[in-house]
Amino acid sequence: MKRPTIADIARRAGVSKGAVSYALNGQPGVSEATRKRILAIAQEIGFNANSAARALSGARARAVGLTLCRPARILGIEPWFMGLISGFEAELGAQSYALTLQVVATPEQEIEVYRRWWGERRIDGVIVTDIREDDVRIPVLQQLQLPAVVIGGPGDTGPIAQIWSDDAGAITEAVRYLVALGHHRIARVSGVPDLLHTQVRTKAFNEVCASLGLDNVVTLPADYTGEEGSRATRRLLIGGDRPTAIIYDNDVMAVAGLAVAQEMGLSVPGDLSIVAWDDSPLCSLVHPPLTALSRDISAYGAQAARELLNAIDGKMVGNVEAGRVHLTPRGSTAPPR
Amino acid sequence: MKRPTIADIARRAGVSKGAVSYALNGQPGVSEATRKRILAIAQEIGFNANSAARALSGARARAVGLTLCRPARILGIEPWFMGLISGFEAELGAQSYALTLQVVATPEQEIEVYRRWWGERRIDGVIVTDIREDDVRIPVLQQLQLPAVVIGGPGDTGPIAQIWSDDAGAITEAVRYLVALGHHRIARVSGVPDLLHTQVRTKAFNEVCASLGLDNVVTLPADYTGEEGSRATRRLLIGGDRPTAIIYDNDVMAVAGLAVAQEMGLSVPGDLSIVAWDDSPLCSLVHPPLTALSRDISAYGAQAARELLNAIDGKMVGNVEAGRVHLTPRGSTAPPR
DNA sequence: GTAAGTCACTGAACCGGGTAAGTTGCAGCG
DNA sequence: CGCTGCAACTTACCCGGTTCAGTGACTTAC
Repeated sequence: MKRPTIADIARRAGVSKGAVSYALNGQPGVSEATRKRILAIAQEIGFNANSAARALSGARARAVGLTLCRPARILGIEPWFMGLISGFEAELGAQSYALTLQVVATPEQEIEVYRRWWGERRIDGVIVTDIREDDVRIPVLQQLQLPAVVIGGPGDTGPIAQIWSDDAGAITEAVRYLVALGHHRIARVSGVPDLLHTQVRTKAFNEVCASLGLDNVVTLPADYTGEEGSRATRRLLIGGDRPTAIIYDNDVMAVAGLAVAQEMGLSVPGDLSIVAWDDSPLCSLVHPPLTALSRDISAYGAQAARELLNAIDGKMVGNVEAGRVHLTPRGSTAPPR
Repeated sequence: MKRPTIADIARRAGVSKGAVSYALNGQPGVSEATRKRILAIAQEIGFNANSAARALSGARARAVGLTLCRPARILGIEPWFMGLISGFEAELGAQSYALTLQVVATPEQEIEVYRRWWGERRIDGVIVTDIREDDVRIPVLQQLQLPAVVIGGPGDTGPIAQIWSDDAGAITEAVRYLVALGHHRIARVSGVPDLLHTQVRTKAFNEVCASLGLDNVVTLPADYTGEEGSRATRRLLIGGDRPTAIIYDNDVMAVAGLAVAQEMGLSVPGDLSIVAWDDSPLCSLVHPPLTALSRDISAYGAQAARELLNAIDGKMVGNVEAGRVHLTPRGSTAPPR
């Protein structure tokens, strides 16, 4: 089935291709009457502009790219990315931008993908996640002059826009809450230590613990998977002066930690309080439901998409703080016995 | 930064655009020496063919589309889609096809997206999931002559390729296993009843239960969310002759069911055995870990992508059965007390 | 020795939109 | 009445690849 082109519309309307283009794009140069006639014909024959032709004549590809750099087994279960994606979509769909996805294994591969996408003019910009200190992707993006938005931080990304949430404030709130409940031995199972937001959280965690006079404060690094979450939890709980509360850097590890506690015959929240970072349906799914640091991930994604579209339009965007993270107390936290 | 084109390569190599095109695409028409020279130059200046120009001159868009038609809150937590996506990627990435994603709310909206994508020539084919009986999308795909692969079924999709797994065999195996353990009162919490694979499962479940002489067999419909999973589980467990085993149509509902049982003071697997459909890290995350019907979702996705690429190449593909589903027994199933 | 055939390449026409520059026709104005 | 100015178009070229119909040069065959 031959797909209609502006030439088809032009023939039926008895005008030139150029007039049709002006009419469809709301440009001046055609009368209101002609514009209406052309739009009606376009509607009738179900015209959609060939995106390749449009992209070719200097315009935009009307697509943005996102790479996912996590092993498949954790990608599936972590609600974070899907939440982010649905947030992007809400914004991109409204502007009829497409989202192009690629799963990669390493930051180097990710850079390759950016190079290829940009070279192929397949995308107009990218959304970058899992930002690290001195991230190797940043200089490449700058060199390519590829519009981008970084999620996470705040860190040094030069002229590239950043969206970040106040992780330091959030973890401070969580620790204060646990101390108010009467906890003194608080531990933390963190995400990948290289990631910038992990470092921000660790620093803030240590600071607030010090300021509240807590010692025996320990952060075990993990990698967001259930397996490492379990392992870290076991290490924390078999020690002599085991913590009475653990803060996890994601929900998956928190759920895994809960399972380990149950397996060891400890009661949650009686013997152990648990706080998860990033609230998701997962936290309300288990018994007891997990106290969590909540933020609207979808809104976060939508904001990132908005900033990226601005960057693509050449508008300078800077350092934007996303909506607040707040503590949602549920059944997994209580005063220690 | 000006991105290099074949004209740049042609100038540097002292040949015509056409020769460069032949060289880069492995077409005959240039000598080996010239080809090598051209490839070396392309490599050196980091050339990537403009995908828009390529798509415009009759060739492929080298992209396939996937729409996700689930509410955002369930999309995030269900490992199914991400597993599928990483499977697609493995295959598509190898052929340097891109994956374009769109979240939609209804099948009608999904059809609109297909129409637009196809009209814009943005994609060469689509992967269709969540297939229903007399699915409204099928005739549209046929009318558009948009290459497609349907995941799920088997059902009547006319000439459109299908990939399906033996759900009937799987649920039969699960029921036989539970009966062998000594269970007589087995219930099921199903997914959305409209979906074809739900119907296949329900039919097979009823048949095997009848053939084994079980009565009191009940299937409560739900929607894959934790909330409905909990609700259905509660309804099943507060009844007079409550089941000693429940099979859930996805992992999220199974985990929710586990939480409900724990909340009601029932021991799993002592008082209640639980079987989840679709094994995912989630199943091994909780305590006790859930017995599950496992299949390699990623491989399923890869196979679907392969079939779609075949369909795009004009090769007829038919009705393909994916790898087997097998029962993975874990701690959530045991003989009833 | 010349016709035929092959090889390696060139030139130009496409694909389908966007857009700058040129061309009407008509109203307004002095 | 003629000139300017503007709206409402048309024309023609651009984007960057692909592809097909040539075009020499050189080989082979009778």
